[in-house]
Amino acid sequence: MNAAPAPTQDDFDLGARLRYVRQAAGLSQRELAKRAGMTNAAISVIENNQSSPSVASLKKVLEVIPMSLTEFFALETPAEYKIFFQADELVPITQGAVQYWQVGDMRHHNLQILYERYTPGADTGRSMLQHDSEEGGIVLEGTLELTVGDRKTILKPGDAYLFDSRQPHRFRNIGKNDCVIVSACTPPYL
Amino acid sequence: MNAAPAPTQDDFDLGARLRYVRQAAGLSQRELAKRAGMTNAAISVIENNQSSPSVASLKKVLEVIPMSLTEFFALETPAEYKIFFQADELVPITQGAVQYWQVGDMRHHNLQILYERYTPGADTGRSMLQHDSEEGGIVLEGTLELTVGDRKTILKPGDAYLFDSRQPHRFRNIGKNDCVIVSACTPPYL
DNA sequence: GAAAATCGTCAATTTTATTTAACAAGTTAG
DNA sequence: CTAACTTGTTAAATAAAATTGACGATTTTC
Repeated sequence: MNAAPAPTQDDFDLGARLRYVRQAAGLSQRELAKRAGMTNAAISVIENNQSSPSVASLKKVLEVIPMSLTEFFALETPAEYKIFFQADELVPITQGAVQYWQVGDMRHHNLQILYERYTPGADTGRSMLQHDSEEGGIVLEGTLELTVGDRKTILKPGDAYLFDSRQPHRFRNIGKNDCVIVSACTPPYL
Repeated sequence: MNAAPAPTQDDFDLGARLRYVRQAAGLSQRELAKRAGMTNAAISVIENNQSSPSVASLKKVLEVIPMSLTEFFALETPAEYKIFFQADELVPITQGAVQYWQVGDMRHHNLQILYERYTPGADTGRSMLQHDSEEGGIVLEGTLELTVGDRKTILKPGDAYLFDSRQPHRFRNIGKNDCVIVSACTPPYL
């Protein structure tokens, strides 16, 4: 759960990705090549990562799909979606005195799972949070003061919460030790 | 103002874009090449579009910046922002019986300028529009019935409107000819 | 100011991507 | 079941990208 390397996110498999979009378009290597003004062999070796296409070639190919380079590189094929995450793969999000680690990235999910660590005194702030979501969580360690709307309570390990995030809310660690929470939010916030 | 080609948006100048990110990183062609394990000459010809780098090469280069392929292709350099638009460069947006043409793309602007054409009877619909914007416009041709909240009026060429889009609203061409409007909206809607 | 760097570009060579052409495996037609 | 067609892959030939090494122009250093 340490500083994860900035998710470079570009360790993708270009060949697999091209094969994916080609098949999604319902084209054979030959058909795609023909329409792109190339040859099937080129498509084959590219898809098997036996050669790296020039951007110009890739562009020609994608114009047939059709898909822009921008889309292509922004794409994630289903096979590339991560399902399992090691502790050091959680994405750290620092916000004031509170440290969050997010499971996965929110571009493809509507459910945000966070591991949250509040140092003693850490506070989401006097100006209460408010966003268009629904959120809940369970306290694992420490003592949390949670304010939602005009209600306030103290939560200890094992305690939990669930509320409509449109209500103004505030999290505060009032204990002497770190406070740890696992929470969920949909749609994602932050 | 006819069917503009689907904004492929990938007619960018790869060379210029690379030069831009390189200079933004404060690197010379040689320095960049050295760190990327390539040669300055390659960088030079790429930046001048005298060759199209393989994706593998481009990736090596971008890793030095550092920038992901995804970011690179999603990027728009300041020099690429369009300021002037010819009629056929407006982006057509068809929505029901109403045809809109948008000036520029909204990814980099908070102001949306639309040329709107309502065929006789065209109507944004009984279920009123509502969004978090502020909008206004001027009628150029035809007869427009505009409903905003509980107020309704008829606008003729030269007439105009301006209101908070959070109020439910509805546009309707009640004339015998096309109704043409130029409007603005911020932040963008559609 | 001149010497020494550093800059970006270009021509010739090497390396790599792409084409051409052939192959084996799998499908469809008859 | 064969014949005619796909499919994707591979080896050799060709086209293009990347390296090497050199050039003139600009900036830095003294």
